[in-house]
Amino acid sequence: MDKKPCNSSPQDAEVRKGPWTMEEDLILINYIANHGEGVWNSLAKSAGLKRTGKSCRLRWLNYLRPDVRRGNITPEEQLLIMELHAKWGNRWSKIAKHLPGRTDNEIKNYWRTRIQKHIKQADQTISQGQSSDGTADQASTSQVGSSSTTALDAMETTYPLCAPTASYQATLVQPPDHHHPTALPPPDSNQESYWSMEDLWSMQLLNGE
DNA sequence: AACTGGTACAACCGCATTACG
DNA sequence: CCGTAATGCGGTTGTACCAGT
Repeated sequence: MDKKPCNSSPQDAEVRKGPWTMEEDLILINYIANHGEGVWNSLAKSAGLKRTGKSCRLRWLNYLRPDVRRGNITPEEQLLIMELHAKWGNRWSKIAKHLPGRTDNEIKNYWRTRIQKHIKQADQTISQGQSSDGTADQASTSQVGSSSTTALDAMETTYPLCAPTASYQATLVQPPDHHHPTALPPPDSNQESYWSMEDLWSMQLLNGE
């Protein structure tokens, strides 16, 4: 399972992976604050990060950027996501462009963990209703295929957008923000990657650009 | 009080596309 | 025009936390 080193140069054999530490975050924030975004590979090297440019880019775009809004997707955003997804399918980055401050990764995760669950439930409801003549499969199949409109339609049938079921609404209106970095208490020493963005940015400012 | 299952999120991987020499 | 490198995108996986038993 060894991945081939895509940015292969024998010397960067030691490339860090896994969760980012506060220190790495600070370095990246600091560097971009001073030099701006650039070629990510060289940025990673210049900043002294033992990360791939790809990893740096992802971390910056999905987490460190100052304009990233995190947690608490509002019902309005939820509706928008569903509308746009019905229109464009899994074009997460395209959808994200219409939700300022939201990242494609966040929207994708949100869709998969919360909305898709309800689609499945809707599918099950339908297949139960239609007994077993095989048509029930079409919703899920078509979702994987060209577009997810059918599945969404099914979902809207079972969970109408304007009148969500109580449990569905609860999910939407009160997204659990447990263990969300921005909502976390001060980090303990073991969890150095859990710092709020406010902390990081104020530290960055203190470090003095 | 301990264990198990489910949920949510962050990060990685591979592929496709675009830009550049 | 071709080859290579960089970037962007979508899918998937790993991990932490919470709730229920």
